[in-house]
Amino acid sequence: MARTAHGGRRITIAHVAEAAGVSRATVSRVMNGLATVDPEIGRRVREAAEQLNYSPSTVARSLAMGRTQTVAIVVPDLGNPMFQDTLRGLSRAAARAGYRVLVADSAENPDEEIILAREARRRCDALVLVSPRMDSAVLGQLLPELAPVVLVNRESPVDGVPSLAVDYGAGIRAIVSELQRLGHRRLAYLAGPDGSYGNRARLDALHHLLDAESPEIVEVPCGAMFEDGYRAKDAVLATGATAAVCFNDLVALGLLGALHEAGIDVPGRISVTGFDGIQFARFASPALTTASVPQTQLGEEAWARLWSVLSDAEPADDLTVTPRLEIRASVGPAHQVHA
Amino acid sequence: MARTAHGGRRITIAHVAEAAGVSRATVSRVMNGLATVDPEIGRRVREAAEQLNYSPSTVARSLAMGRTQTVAIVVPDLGNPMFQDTLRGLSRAAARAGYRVLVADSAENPDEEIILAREARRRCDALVLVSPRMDSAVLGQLLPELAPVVLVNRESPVDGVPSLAVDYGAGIRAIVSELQRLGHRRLAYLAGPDGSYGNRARLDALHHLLDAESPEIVEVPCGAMFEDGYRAKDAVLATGATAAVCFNDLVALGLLGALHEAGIDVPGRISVTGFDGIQFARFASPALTTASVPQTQLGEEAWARLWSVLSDAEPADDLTVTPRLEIRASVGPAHQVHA
DNA sequence: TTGTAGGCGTTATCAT
DNA sequence: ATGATAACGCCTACAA
Repeated sequence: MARTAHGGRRITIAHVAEAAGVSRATVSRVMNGLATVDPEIGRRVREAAEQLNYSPSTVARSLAMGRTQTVAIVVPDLGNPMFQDTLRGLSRAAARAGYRVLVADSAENPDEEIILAREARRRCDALVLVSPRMDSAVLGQLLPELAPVVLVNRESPVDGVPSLAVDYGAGIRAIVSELQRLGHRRLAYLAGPDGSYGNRARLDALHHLLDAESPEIVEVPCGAMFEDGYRAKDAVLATGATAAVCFNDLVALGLLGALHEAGIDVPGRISVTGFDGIQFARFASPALTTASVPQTQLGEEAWARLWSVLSDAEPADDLTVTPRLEIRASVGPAHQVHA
Repeated sequence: MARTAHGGRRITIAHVAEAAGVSRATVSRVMNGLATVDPEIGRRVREAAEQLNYSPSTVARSLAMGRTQTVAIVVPDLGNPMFQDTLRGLSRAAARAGYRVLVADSAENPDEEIILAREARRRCDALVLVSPRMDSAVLGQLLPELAPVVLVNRESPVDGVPSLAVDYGAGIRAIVSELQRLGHRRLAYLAGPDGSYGNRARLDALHHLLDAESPEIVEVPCGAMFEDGYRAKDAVLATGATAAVCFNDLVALGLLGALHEAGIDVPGRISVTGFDGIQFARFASPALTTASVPQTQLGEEAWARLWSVLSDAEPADDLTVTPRLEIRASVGPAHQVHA
């Protein structure tokens, strides 16, 4: 006989059955509101359950039913407002359907992400993967074994995997177009991390500005965090650009902070733009112009995709959201370059 | 025979056992690196497992072993940077021990929190509860049935429940003391939500400033979010205070934004302070003076508490962290009141 | 309508 | 060192 290391004895369906003088099957039916159960018996069972403070074991139930009512999400960094919004959207949408969310953060390590994704997926019924840095080929190999899975913030390199993409190019073009309208002829692009899908997409857009009137782009290596933007100040000023197009809002806020400390007027001396539309962008001083991505909505849509697979309903279409340009005080007319 | 609704047939330990020509027990031993297994057999088993791409069912394993290797965290709002930091600290610390984290957010609804906490706890081995608004009496009733549980950001109303508290009073006193030093005689306190433990603690501290030289405090009802601070601008100015002590950083950033838009100089005309020390405080313009709380560390400490219970090791002591005053550009000397 | 019993995939005890 | 086999706690097809 297996004596497992449970401390106190848990109250099981058997106890309730005995107390109510019925079989376990009947208790199960009552607890799940199934079939037609004699009202009197139902009452007795519920009473016994209440009395004993019984609650079914989700683990045993998961084993018997073959599903956990849980989905996982893997993100590079739980400290990033963007991923937080995705998580929140996912969590609330899933909760409405009685599902819970397991989180895993890879500490920005794409290799770790592979392991985490596999592991997280095995514990759950489905997976949301936010992995902007993972190599496309690797991702293509990995995805099939993770199904059901939905990819957020990038397109899937393989068929059959729902993805919620962001049209980073459109966002960048909207930003550049506005800056161009304001007379900017030379822009600094504060680049995101190497290997980032989103950074690649932004760069592609910047390199394909077909308009002959398009401003010149000077690329400044930077990163994806506050500190990266903060440290990039001198490099940005050295470019002689009249506007800084930042990889994301965090970088832009960092840059704004550094410029502010240096007493450099924004947008008088230099305009600054971000990307993502995090909550804080609006409350920066000056308020940050950005291309806003509805990450919370993406989290909700991710749930919708998973749900349609889990309930084998009509598969929802892939979605590519176009960022919305939010023009705020951090951009203004280009100042005269005194070169 | 029960025919459950599993789609494709999962590869189980039995398949591996058959393929390797051994018993399931042996496969189990090999997979868990247990006991002394004949090296040759071990090799054969691993090979078969590899071949079949076998991975053990965590659910079945949980049922057999009586633990899930998962802990839950319940927070009022996953969108709040403070709770995100706690989550991140918890998640990374737990991950190091091979545990995963299940999240639940109550959408700021304390009643919902009770249900969520119970439900989340049942799915996991332990629980972290961040519930600043729950009534103490209710909390006291609830906690015993949730054990093992650790409370974050407030003290436990009952014995035996580890808690990680924040000395909000000390933080407030440090802030007020600094403002007093700068010559402020009249402060506006932008109050947090009614019923919030942290707000109560701050108010208590404000009402017990014993120093005869202490500034006068004018309470302004506000809230806990950006928007609340943003909207409070006029009310704050109407108090005639030379400094605004905000419930938290979000409120302070909102207020800063409104003041900036209104062209009101900070700290020239009015000083502003926050609380919590969220990342963004540093990068606001002007950089926000705040009482910094190491939420990420609290998340890690929460894990440590849970772990010591789960591994019945020495129970760690309760912890009360003292916020660290971060003086930044948002405070300055009191201006002359022209009343 | 209710009960019986087998199975979900592991782990762990007890023989061998 | 390995193999049967009984739990773990629940669900469900089938019989009554």
